[in-house]
Parts: sequence; C-alpha cells; structure tokens
Amino acid sequence: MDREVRVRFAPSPTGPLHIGGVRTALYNYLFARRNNGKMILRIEDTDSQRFVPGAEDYINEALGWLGIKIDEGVREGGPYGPYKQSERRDIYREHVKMLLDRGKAYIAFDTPAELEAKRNEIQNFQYDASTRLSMRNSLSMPADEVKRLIDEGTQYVVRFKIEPGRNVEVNDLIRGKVVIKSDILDDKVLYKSADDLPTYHLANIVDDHLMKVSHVIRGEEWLPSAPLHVLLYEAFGWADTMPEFVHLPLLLKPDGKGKLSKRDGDRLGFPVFPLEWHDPASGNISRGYRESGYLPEAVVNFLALLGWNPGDDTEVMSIDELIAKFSFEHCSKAGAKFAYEKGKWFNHTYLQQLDDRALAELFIPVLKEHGVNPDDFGIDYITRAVAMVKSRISFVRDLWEHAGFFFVDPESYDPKAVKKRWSEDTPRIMNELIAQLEALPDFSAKPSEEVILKWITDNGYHMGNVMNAFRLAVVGECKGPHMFEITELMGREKTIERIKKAIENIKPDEPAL
RNA sequence: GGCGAUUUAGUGUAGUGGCCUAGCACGCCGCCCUCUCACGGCGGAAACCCGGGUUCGAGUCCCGGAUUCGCUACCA
Repeated sequence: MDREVRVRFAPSPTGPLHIGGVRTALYNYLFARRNNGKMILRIEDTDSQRFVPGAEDYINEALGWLGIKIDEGVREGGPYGPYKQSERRDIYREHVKMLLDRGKAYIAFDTPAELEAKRNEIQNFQYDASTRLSMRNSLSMPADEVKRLIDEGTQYVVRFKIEPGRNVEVNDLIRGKVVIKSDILDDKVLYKSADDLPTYHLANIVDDHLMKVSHVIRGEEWLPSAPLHVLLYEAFGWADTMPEFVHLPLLLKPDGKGKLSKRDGDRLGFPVFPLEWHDPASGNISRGYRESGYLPEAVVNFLALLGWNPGDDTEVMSIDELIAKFSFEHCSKAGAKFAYEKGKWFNHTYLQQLDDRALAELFIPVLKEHGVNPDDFGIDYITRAVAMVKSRISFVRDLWEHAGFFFVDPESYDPKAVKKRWSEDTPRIMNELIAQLEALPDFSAKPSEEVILKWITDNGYHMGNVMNAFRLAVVGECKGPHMFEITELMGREKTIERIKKAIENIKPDEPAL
C-alpha cells in the first residue's frame, strides 16, 4: 500500500492546549514529515457547551512557536475543507442520513433524565442490542409516531446500531492487534438534534475519511473506542480505506498516579501548557513553557523523548534530526511520567548552543526588569558578562542571579562568607589591595592576576582569605567566575569603588566569647 | 464492577533467546580542577513486577497472578 501519508491533529477548542496534546501534535508532525506526508489541523468544536473563546488562536500560536507546521487547516486552507467541524454540519447531516437509510443507525428519544433513571435502576445498564427495544426509539416505536415526534420538534439523538456477537479487530501500529467483542460496546450517540451537531465519533470518522487521513495518531485514551470507529468505517462502506491506528502512551504525573494535570504543574512548579494562558471565564493565569524561559527547540526535543527513542543513545536532536529518525517502532507502550527535571536539562543544553551575543540579547529584557538600563553598559559588555556565566544557567532569567553583579553593586554581603572570610584585619589588607590595583600597569586578567597573586604570596597572606574577601567585596558572595576575568570586564574604577564600599559596610562578626 | 492497555534503577529509556557480570541520560553522592560557586573530567550507589513453565540457555517466548493507567456521557 503506497497511499500518501496524511495525518491530522484534531484538538477541541475547550481551553489551552495541554502539553500531552502538544506531544501528540508533535508525533503527528514528525511522522508526516518523515514520510513526506501532509499535516492537517482540524478543529473539533462539536461540543458547543464547552467552547472557550481564544482557544483556537492559542492552538495555532502554540504550534507555531514550537515549529510544528500545518499544511492544511482552518488558517492554511486546503482541498478538503472546511477544517472546522462546526462548519461541516451539512456533511454530517448527510452522513447521518446515510447510516439511517442503511439501517446502521436509529433515532432515539430518551431524555438524559430518562437515561439517568435507567442507569440508577439497573446496574451496568448499557444502551445496546439487549436493551434498545425497551427504550424509546425508532426501533421500538411505530414509524408514524416517530415521524410525529420529530415533526413536533421533539429533541432526539441518532444512535449507532451495534450488532452483537462480533469480534472487532483493531490493528494498532504500536500495540499490535487488539480484539474486542462488539457486545461490550454500547449504541453510541452519533448526532444530537438539540444543536444539530454530531458527536466526536461520527464527525471524526467522516472527516478522517473525507480528508483522506492515512494514519490516526492520538492518545491512548482513545483506544477503547477504536473498535467503535472500525465498525463505523464498515457501516459506511469505507473499510478498505480505513486509516492505520496509532495510540500513543499517556503522559503521567511526575510523582503519584494518574494523568498529568494542570494541578500537578502548579503543585510541583512546572508548566503544563506551551504558552501562558489567561482563562477568560475565571481570569486565572496558567504558566507556559514560553513565558517560563524555555526554548521551543528544547521543549520539542524533551517531549519527543517522552515515549519515543531514536533506537540509540542520542538525546540531543534538532527537529530535523527527530524527523529523520522518527518511527513508531521505537515508541513505548506504557505511559511516561512527566520528567520535568530533564526538561530543564534540555533547556540548559540548548542555551549553551546559543552564541553569547544572542543570549545577551535575550538577557536584555531581564536586565530591564531589574531596573538596569542596558544602554549604560552596551551590548559588548553584556555579552562578555553572559559569556562568563552561561554554562551555569538553565534559563535566561538565571543570568540575573549569576551575572547581576556585573550591573549593580552588592546590596548586601553573604553573612556566612563574611563570617568566614572577613576578619578585623581584612580592611587593612583590602586597602593594600586597592593600592596594588591602582598601581597595576595593565588591568587585564592575566597580568593583573600575576601581580596580585605575587603580592599575596610575598606578604605571606592567606590566598583563600584574601581572594575571597576581594570576591566578597566585588560580587557580594563567594561565587562566580574567575576573579580577574570579572575585574577586567568591570574595570579598575568600579572594582576599587566596590572594595571601598565593602570596607565601609562590612562589619566583621563579633568574635565568639 | 466490566472492558482494554501496561510493567527494566527515583525518572526517561536501550534491550527482538546466548555478545546482559543489563547499556545510556536526568537526578543523587564522591573525587579531581580551584580564590569561590558553577561548568567540565573521572568514579559510585541504584532496575529486569511476582509465580510457574518452554529451552542446553529467558529481561527477551508461553501460562497464571499482581500492578499501574485508560475507557465505561446527548465530552472530546
């Protein structure tokens, strides 16, 4: 079989795109590109009750940010549109009629309240071959009464008539053959007259068929309804062009049990959405990967490896490399706990690949947030500062913690370091150090280090104590890059100014009694 | 409850009957580097769900059980 690969990502606009949905979209995209196929974005807005304004734009923006390109969709257009289900009502009506005419479906008048009562009355009640004749539908009622009810405008649904006693086979590309008895399936609602809209199952099958989808790649939560979908393809007479099914393992909570949820992110401190989301109804704000400082490449790489591997030990891969290596053979079957710690590592890794100047540009907004005017320093200065500390950051905003001292004087001095490195004698030595620094013919790192270290040694001073007091005065704590790299960038004047300031402000600990 | 899926270190995973004294990565611990904190380098602790079977040989095949997850709506 050499049919064109066509896959679709079909989210419902009921809120922000969940990170699990993002991964499903990603796998669809990787598979499509790998096989020179097409990626379709279809908006499944058949649940008018749960529609959330802004959700569709969010989906587009999120996929765009991640570099998941859509070939056919609501925005992109394409030969099989419209790509929004609420605009395909005529198509669904026509197909529902097709099923009705063939006796594959029937009309049911049972109200939600009646069904609810039935479920309470009979445990494990299921609307199927064994019960449908005792319900109010076109199978149990005379034709003229059915017609009368419809003419009167009574609300009804169309149910799929499942024939019992069959073994339905679903061939899943990850899990192999899954067989299920048709008896355990219920007569699913395919269409509701109340809003003149189909349910997921009908719309999904009709659209996948009409849009010539070759592979249905979706989350594992759909596996139980896959047999129903197979039966629908058969009922329509489309069995020979039925797509291949691929059910992806779910993304689970990092700790505990169950599916990853928004609450887990709040609880454990990581985003579960690609972009920040402002809920229009509640006003709640949910964190996004983008706003949290993640690079899209890192998110893609991280997500790709949650449930798939390239078959070797390679971990850091660009999206093009992922495309080149992607296949379902290396997809895992079990759900993956969401390892967000590794996501941080990926971001760290990708940040290291950015050149210093690009990173400095990204740092500028952070500087402004902290009240620093970047123009006071210039991009070259910022770039050099960034270069010195980049290896220790996982996020752009971490740059402030590690390089902030290049831009603002210490406001306080780490008490523990003061206790350890700043004694009564230190101010005297620091004053000597100032004299040494002032006398330096060349203030750049190498030569100044030579002179200062020699001065320390010649005077019999303690290397660790002097250098750390020096560092404490300049940085505010005992950490950071090589001391003389710092002073070279900061300059003689600033360096000496900070030492003087420290001498004034640091009060050595009272000696213990 | 029913149905389905699932099961390798804390986590993500490699493994397609002998090359497995089970590999890689994140995380954790230690050492080195060193004026400090990191980075980096080196090293370490840490896993085949359980029970039967098949086989000369099982993480890998079969059976049973358990586990975990999902589905069980006029939601997707």
